[in-house]
This record gives sequence, structure tokens and C-alpha cells, in this order.
Amino acid sequence: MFGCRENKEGKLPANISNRSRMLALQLKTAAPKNPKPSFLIPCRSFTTSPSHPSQDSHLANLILKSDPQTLTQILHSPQIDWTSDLVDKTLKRLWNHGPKALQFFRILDHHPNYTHSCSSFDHAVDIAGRLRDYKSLWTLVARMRARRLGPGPRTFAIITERYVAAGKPDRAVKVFLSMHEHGCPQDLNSFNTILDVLCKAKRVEKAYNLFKVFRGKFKADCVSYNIIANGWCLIKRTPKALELLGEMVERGLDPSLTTFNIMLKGYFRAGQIKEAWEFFLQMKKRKCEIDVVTYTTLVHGFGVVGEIKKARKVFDEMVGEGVLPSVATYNALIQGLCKKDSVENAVVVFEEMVSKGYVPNVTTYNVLIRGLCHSGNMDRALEFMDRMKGDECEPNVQTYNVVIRYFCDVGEIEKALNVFEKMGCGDCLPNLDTYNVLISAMFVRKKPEDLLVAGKLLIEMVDRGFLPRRFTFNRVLDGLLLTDWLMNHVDLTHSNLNPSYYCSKGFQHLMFSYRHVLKIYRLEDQVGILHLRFPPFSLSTMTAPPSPPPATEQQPDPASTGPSARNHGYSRKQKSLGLLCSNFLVLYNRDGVTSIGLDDAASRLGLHLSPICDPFAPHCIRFIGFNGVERRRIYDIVNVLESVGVLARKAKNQYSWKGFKAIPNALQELREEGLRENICNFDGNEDPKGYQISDDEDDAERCGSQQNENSNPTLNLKPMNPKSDNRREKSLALLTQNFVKLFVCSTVETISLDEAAKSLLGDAHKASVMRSSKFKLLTNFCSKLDEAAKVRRIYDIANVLSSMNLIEKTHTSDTRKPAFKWLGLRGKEEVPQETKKRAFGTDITNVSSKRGKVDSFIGGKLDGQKQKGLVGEADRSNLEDSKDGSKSYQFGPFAPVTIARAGTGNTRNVHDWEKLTSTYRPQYQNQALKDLFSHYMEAWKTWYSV
DNA sequence: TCCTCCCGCCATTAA
DNA sequence: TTAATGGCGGGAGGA
Repeated sequence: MFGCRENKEGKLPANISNRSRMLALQLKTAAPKNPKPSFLIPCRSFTTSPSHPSQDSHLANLILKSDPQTLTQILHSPQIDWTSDLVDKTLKRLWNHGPKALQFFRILDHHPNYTHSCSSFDHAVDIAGRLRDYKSLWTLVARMRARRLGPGPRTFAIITERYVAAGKPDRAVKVFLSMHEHGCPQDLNSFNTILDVLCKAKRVEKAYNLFKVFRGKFKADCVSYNIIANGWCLIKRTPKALELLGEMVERGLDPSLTTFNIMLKGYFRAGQIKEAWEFFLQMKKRKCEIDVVTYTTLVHGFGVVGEIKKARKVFDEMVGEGVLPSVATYNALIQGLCKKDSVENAVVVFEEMVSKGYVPNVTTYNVLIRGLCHSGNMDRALEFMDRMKGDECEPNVQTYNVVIRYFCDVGEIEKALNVFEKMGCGDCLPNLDTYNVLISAMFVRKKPEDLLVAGKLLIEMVDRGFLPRRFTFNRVLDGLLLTDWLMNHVDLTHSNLNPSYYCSKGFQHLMFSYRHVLKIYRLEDQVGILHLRFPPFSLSTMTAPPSPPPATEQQPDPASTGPSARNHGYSRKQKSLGLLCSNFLVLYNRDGVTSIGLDDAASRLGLHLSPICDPFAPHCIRFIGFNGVERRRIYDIVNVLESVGVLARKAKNQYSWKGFKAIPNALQELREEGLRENICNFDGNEDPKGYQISDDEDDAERCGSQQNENSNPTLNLKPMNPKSDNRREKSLALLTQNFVKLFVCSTVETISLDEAAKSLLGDAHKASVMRSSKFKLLTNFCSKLDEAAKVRRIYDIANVLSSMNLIEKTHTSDTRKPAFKWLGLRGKEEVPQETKKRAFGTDITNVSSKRGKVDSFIGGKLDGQKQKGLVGEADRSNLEDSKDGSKSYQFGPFAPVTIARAGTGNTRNVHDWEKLTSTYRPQYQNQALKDLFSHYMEAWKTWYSV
């Protein structure tokens, strides 16, 4: 209904009653009148026109596309002859579209002439369980019982399996123990089932405990033992499995061939190849009737560990022993060859298999296709895919996923999309994996168009009932926001880059749209919606009755877990000093900027877009507002920037922008100063008086020694001239200068954190000794305190400097301790991010002559190396977002000045937003973003409105 | 567990 | 006196 929306003008009259209407509807839905604008993907109509639609497939497509009202009419239409079989098949088709499937089931439950069968109920229960919609699940169970259709052992098998899959094994056990209360007494079969469910989910300890308690009561048989043994083998605890076999024999039960095969497989799984082989020999010795499963296990086991020869030998031997290989045996051999030998040999075996009259199954093809893809032979992989169709072995979703994944991996995004397209034409529908793979691939090339495709894919997947992971949603949203931002501002000429415009409007739009989505949440606060609350809500809150989401305030939700970062809904990194500094630079590093008001800067930078961090947790919304905290950070930034000459303080609250072109000069001055001080310090150290004289004397002396130098009269920073100003001595500005001097006054490229701390501590330490020489006992302690504080400051400084690309955070090669590498001005030549590139680029051309002066000195001997490392590093630092999505994109400043100022009080602020939301509609220029938001709102409505 | 560094208290300074 | 500034270190978050 969203992919091909049956919109207002397309809606059918209320009473559809004849067949032609029905057909008309079907035709119409199959060919949407107003297809949505497609971005990069050619207009896919995957839900339509399967080449030979069976009735169930056709129904499934209809269900996927219809809104609830229309759907009710269609499903209740007398033209459809509902049978249990048809319902089951349709439900299976809708397997990956849980909400829609349940909707279908519920609508049909009210059908005048049809009642659901037990198996349909089981399907529905399974789907509800898969959605973790336990309320619906138990409602279904109750309804089953009311209609005397069950629940039966199968129902409980499903339920327990779903609980275990959801990470609730205890709950599953409880369900098993309470089966009889639902009218379904436990027996050996159901006992074995719960054991199996637990074991297959690797909850073997739990299964074994249950087994020990109840094996007497249910008279555990060979199957029970096999299940547990298989469990131990699954978690590679073969000795436990063996022990269990001992118990089995003790209790008078004979292990079967299955038992032995389980053990054999277990040894291979645990990597105990030798033991496996010996076990097999024992089996032979004991005259076990070795079957094809045993041989297949051997072939597979040897194959995956790369012992191809042995695998082949076993394969050849089995025929001699009178056991014919099965398709599975061939599959095992082909898999081994693909993985550890050559795919060509695998193809040979494949052909041999066919020539002998075996019919390859989907697994055979999938294994081979994966092998071909892995070896880079994509074309042949596609050929085999075509061949599958010819062999009446339709590619399944795994087949498609493999090919799509490999195309994505090699960067052939278009081809991947083509395959995806083909998928839509057949009966095979994409699954969550398909979407995840494709969406991730859309971030590889870092192209805005790709991000739009990602947006479209996200819409599509939601449409089909897949719940994107929060990470995926955020990433796509971030991507789209970025493109929106870029489209709105960066693509325009510089003159259009008016911060006040986008700061207010861009931000407002975002917030309003976001509010819309949230409104839907509150509106649709049904059980199902809880699925969409990803962790921290997820599992533990799933079963609880839905509590109304805490009303949007900034207050952390008391229900959520502790005072962790999850509560504020943003990553720590999103508020880092470095990022803030980047945004600061984006704002001001532009032609025409001459002066900067700190109020302005703070308000522009102060509001962070925390909502996009967790669009599914309304309580996480909060505005990191215009308050002291944010402003405090501005001081840190301006102090560091001032130290390297980018800014100069004019007056209270006022700085003038000098730009990056001022850096070379500042560095040069720092260097000169630093060199002077080295002489000074040397003298000072030689002079024992230094430790006795008073502060004033110290000053006088230092000033005196400085006068020996032909110092630059314009230099007014006097960093190493601490007077009696204790505060100044420890200031971030001075620390920054001294930090920078460490690099510019030497030829070292990298300085470790420890070294930096020591060097910088040196001054303060000495000063503190001077100050507190009377309290020598305290000295040591003080210096330690100083050090800890200073290290924190170094981090602060480093973050700002590295956001300017003056330095880079790295590690010492030997000890892997944190260190900083000087990039100097070169660091700015490689800034791939568009905004920065532009900003830095202009400046750099202006300063090239000066750069030569400083750089030739500072970086001369390091050039080659530095340059090399730099490209990679700059790339990494600037593009790392694309690697981990939400963290990576920097949105620049969004904060609207006026609103930010109003927003120091939390609740009032929220109300303001609410009011604005209701009157404002989002107006993105970015169509994909617009679609995404409106889509989400619609989706929630329709899923849960029946 | 240790490293990193954000947060915000509150002292100091400037207007 | 008030507002601006910024030192400082606790402790949260992340690797």
C-alpha cells in the first residue's frame, strides 16, 4: 500500500460484490497508477506479476498491498473459496511479513463462512511468536482452546521454540510445564521436543537439567538421549556427549546408528578430526550398519577442514561398501571443494552428479553459486542461477542473498540491485538479510544517490513488515539528513550558505517530522508497537503490558536501565569536543566571517540532534540545550583555537576570525618562543636559586633572561612567562601552546601521551615545587594530581587539534600507548569531506608561501612518510561515519537561535515543540526523507489498526 | 579493567 | 554586582 499506494482517488467503493470489480481491483493494484518516484532503483514492482501466480501467492501480494478496509472487503468476498490449505499456504507466503500475516489471519477470523483450522492457528501462533508479540500469541492460544481446536503438542512446540529463540529459555520451560493447564498433557514426545528446542538453541545445560529431573517420569528413550548428546556436540563438548552415551547404556538403552552419527558429527564439529576417524573405525569394527548419513558426515567433515583427498577417498569408498551417495553427500563434497579446493573441481563433481541422474537441490546450487561468487566468478554464478530455473529448482532467498552480497562486496552495486530486481519478479521475496546487505552497501560509495536508494529500500522493507534494526534506521536517516543538508546548503553556492537560514529551518523541519513519527507512536501504543522499541526496551519489556511511553520529556525513563548513555539517546562521541569544534569550524571557516560572538556560536552549536539517535525511544528525546554546559565547551574550543592563531580575542564575548591562514604565523612564533625557552629553561635548571626564590623573584629573573633574546615585539602571548598567575599557568591556552611547541620545536613526528604529559607537567610541577617548597611532603602528591588533570586537558586539546587536522591521534608503535602525530598544515590538504575541503582549500592556497617557511623546518625530514600515512588517516577520520553509520555524519549546526534560548526548562520546551508540531508540516527538499517519514507514520497506522 | 574525556561545579576574572 | 570565563576532577562511557 505504500510501494504502490492505493490512494484516495484509487480507493474502491465500499461494496465490492462482483467478480469484475475484484479483478479490476487486482489489476489496479498490480499496476499502480501513481507509482512513487523511484530514485536509483528502477521502479520495482516486486509484489506484482509473478510469472505464474498461484492463488496463494496472488493473495499474498494483494494482502501486502491493501489497506485494512480494502483488505477486509477482498478477503470477505464470496468469490474466494477459503480452505484451510489455502490459508496455510497464504500464511506461509506471508512468513516474512508478520504484521500483515496476522492482520490477514484476524480479518479472516471474522469471515462469515470460514473458520480457521488448527494448523492455521499454529501458523498464526508461530508468526506472533516470531514477532515476539506474546499477547497476540496467547490470545490465539485461548481462542484455539475455546474452539476446541487445541492447543496441541505442535502448538507448544512452536511456542517453546519461539521463546527460546527470543532468549527466554526459562519461559519456554515454564510453558512446557504448564501445558496440561491448557488442556494438553505432557508426554514423552513433548518432553523430547522441549529438550530438542533447548539443545538446538545451545541451552544444553538447561536441557540436561530438565532431562535429569524428568527422564524417569517421561521414561526417556533413545531419542531423548540422542537429543541431549547432539546438544553437547553442538556446543563442542564431545566428552559430555560420550559420557551421556555411557549413561544411556547403563540404563539399558542401546545407542542407535543415529547416536553414533551424532557423535561422529560432534567430533568433526569440535575439530577433533582424529577422534572422528577413530570413532568411525570403531563403528566399522563393531559392525554398525553404516549408512549414507555416516558417509556424508565424513565427507562433509573432511571437506570443511580442507582434507579434500580424504573426503574424496571416503566418497569413493562408500560406493565400494554398497552405500550410494545421496544428493546431500554430493553437496558435502561440492562444498568442501568450493571452500578448500577449487571451484572448478566442484563444478566437475556437480556435472558428474547430474550425469548420474541425481537432481541437484537448492542447497547444491547455493553451495556452488557461493563458491563461484567467492572465487570472483560472478558471471558463472549468474549462469547457474539461470540454470536453476531451468531445472525447476527456483533460486531461494539464500541464493539471491549470496549473489547480492558478493556483488555488493566487489562494489558492483548496480548489479546487486539488478539481482534484487529479479527477485521481485519471481516468487521469492527478499528477507531481512537481503535488505540489510543492500542497505549497508549503499553506504560504501558515499554517494548521495546511494543514500536515497537506501531510503527507498528502508521504506520498502518496513512496508513488508521487516523491522529494521535501530542501527539501520539511524544510519539511513542520518544519510538522508546529510543529503538533505547537502542538497539544501552545500550544493548551493557559497553565498547561499547562510547559517541562520538552515540553522533554523533545517532544524525545525527535522524536529517537526520527527515529532510526527513520535505522535504515531503514542497513538498506536499497542502491544505490537513495542517490538519497535529496540533495546534497551526489547526483550525484557516485550512481555509486559505496554506502558504508555513517558511523555516525550528529557527526563530519563525510569523503566529503562540505569543512568547509562542509552538514556540520553546519543552517543558520547556525538558530543565530543572534536566534533563540536568541527561544527564550529564549518560555521565560521568561510569567506566573509570576520568576528564571532560567543553567544551566537554557543546557540548555533548548542542544540544537538539527539533525536535521530533513537527514533524509537521517545523518552530519549532531549535537547542538549543552550545552557552553561555547552557554552563551557565553547570556551575550551576558542582557547585552543586562539592558541594556534585561528581566533583572536577582541573583547568579552567577542573574537575575531583569523582563519587557518593565520596558523603558519602562529606556529612560527611558537617555534621561536619555544626555542628561546629551551635556552631559558636550561639556564633556569642550572640555577639552584630557582628553587628558593619567591614567585616575584622568579618572575623578575625569567623576564630578565628573556630580554637577552631579540624577541618578537609583537608577541604578546608570553606563554612561558608565568608571572605569578597560577591560573594562567594552567590555562588550556597555555597548555595548548606548549603542546604544540613540543612538535614545532623538534623534529619528532609522534609524541606519546606520557611524554606530552611529562613535558607539560614539567612546568607546572616545577612551579608547584616553587610554590610549595615548604611542604615537600605534599609535593609528590600534588604533582600526581597535576598529572591526572593535565592528561585530561591533553585529551581536550588533542581532540580540538585533531579536528583541525593539525595532529592525529595514534599509538606508539612499540607499546601501543596513545600518542599524537603532528600533521601540521599538511594535515589539512587531505580533507575529503566536502565542507571541509572547500573551507580548507581556499585558505591553504592563500598561505602556501608561509607554509613553506614553517613546514620546511617542522616537517622536512618526514615528508614522504607523513604524506603517505596522511591520506589514509584523513580519509579515515573524515569518513569513518560511513563505517558505523550514525556516528559518522556530522550535521553541522542545526540549532535555531530563538528556540534554543527558550529551551532551558525542559517541559516548557517540549510543550512548545508539541504546539509547533501540530501546526507545521515537514517540508524537506529531500524527497526520500519526506517519504521515509510519511511512510513510517502510515505504516504504523495500518499495521495495527485492525 | 583501564583509557578516554564529557560534564558541570564553582572559583576567579572582567565589565 | 553580575556576567563571563575557565580550572578542575568525578565518574560515565567505551574499547
